[in-house]
Amino acid sequence: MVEIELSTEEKILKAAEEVFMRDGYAGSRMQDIADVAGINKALLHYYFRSKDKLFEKVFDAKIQSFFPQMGEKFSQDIPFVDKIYIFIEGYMDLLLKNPYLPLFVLNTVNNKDKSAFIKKLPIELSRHVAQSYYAEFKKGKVRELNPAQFIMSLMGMCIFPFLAKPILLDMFKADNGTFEKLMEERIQELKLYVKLILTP
Amino acid sequence: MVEIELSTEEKILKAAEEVFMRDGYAGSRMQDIADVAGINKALLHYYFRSKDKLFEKVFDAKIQSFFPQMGEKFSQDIPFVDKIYIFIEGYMDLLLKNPYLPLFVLNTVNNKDKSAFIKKLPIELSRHVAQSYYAEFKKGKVRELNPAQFIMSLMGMCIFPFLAKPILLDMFKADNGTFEKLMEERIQELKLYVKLILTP
DNA sequence: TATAGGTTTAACCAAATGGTTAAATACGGC
DNA sequence: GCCGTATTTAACCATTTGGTTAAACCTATA
Repeated sequence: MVEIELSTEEKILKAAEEVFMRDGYAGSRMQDIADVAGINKALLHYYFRSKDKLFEKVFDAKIQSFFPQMGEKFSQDIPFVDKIYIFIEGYMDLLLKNPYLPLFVLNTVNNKDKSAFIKKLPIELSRHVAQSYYAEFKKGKVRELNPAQFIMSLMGMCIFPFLAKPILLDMFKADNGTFEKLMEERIQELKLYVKLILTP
Repeated sequence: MVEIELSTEEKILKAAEEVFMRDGYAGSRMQDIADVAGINKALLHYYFRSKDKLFEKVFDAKIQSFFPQMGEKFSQDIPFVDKIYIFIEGYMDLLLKNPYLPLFVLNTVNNKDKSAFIKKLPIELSRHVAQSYYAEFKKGKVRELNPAQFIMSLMGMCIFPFLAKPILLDMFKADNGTFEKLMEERIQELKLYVKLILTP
């Protein structure tokens, strides 16, 4: 493992991500971020002007690193069920690498001062899914259902365990390793559920 | 509509609930709560000593008003699928009356200073579900699956739209009324999914 | 090596925030 | 009506917090 010295700007973004994810916007302190980054607090303002601006940069970076990877997978010409399988696998893998992202995004979107951030989310993804569904439904390959409801269910099933992680760790007296194993198993279980729901 | 004058203590709890739910613990201000309650800020400390104590009282009250209603329904002697139907109906109805509760609870449980609050949650409910499932599985009445995974899925499907409500309102250009109708429809859709998943 | 420009720091500041206090007010029992 | 107790208030306090500033410190380059 080679230690590469990050630039000050990168150190700040990395630290800010860690602190904002853990403590939320209101709960985060600029001094905390500076401490985690190992730099002087004034540098935060030198590079990013304000807490708000820094938060937005962190949010944008996280969104960019997360969602684009999902979109492209959906344009392939394969059966709808297989697209959903690929979605589940890809999404769960991304979540395993970013377990705190769901709460972070949902909090931002529910924050009265940050509702404009909703526009940064890739809502067109769900339209792709719906289109994809109808094309296949016309051919009688999938059961009749409301695709909007289906997408909500799919996302809820994927995301929920990550939101409730502290509860689950307590319930199962589990550690991070056990949790990850549970999520790996979950991929197969969700694929089964989806098959049962979609098969006409 | 008769206007009943609440006691100061009740006014505080009502206001605190509103503000904590909307702004989260760290984002809430004691002065805000006092303003919403229409009283002097010192009264918050007179009745509840500190922000932490007030928050805990609000949390306890919310939990008490929410979960006990779910538990009792599960002890009846009816088929497992029907128990789940009742759960979905009851849970979704409660969520419609408390749309911000899920984010509130999940944030509390993920808050580094409030992890002890996990113990206040009724984790035994999920054990009831699991027991109930196995009793029925032995009789060959339900498909083989992991009940823990199933419960996570069920809760995720119910809760997710409420967490993502601002996103959905934006996506569908909808208002609160439309959202409620969508959730009423959702009850039927989820019952269908559950039937498809559980039927052997 | 002098110097100009970007970078880093300690010290500082004003506003906000949770919490306290002492005085004022309301109120029930005599 | 008087008095003791509980309630309410305005003013206050110490600390925390986001943000600023002026000086120190590189570092490249002419």
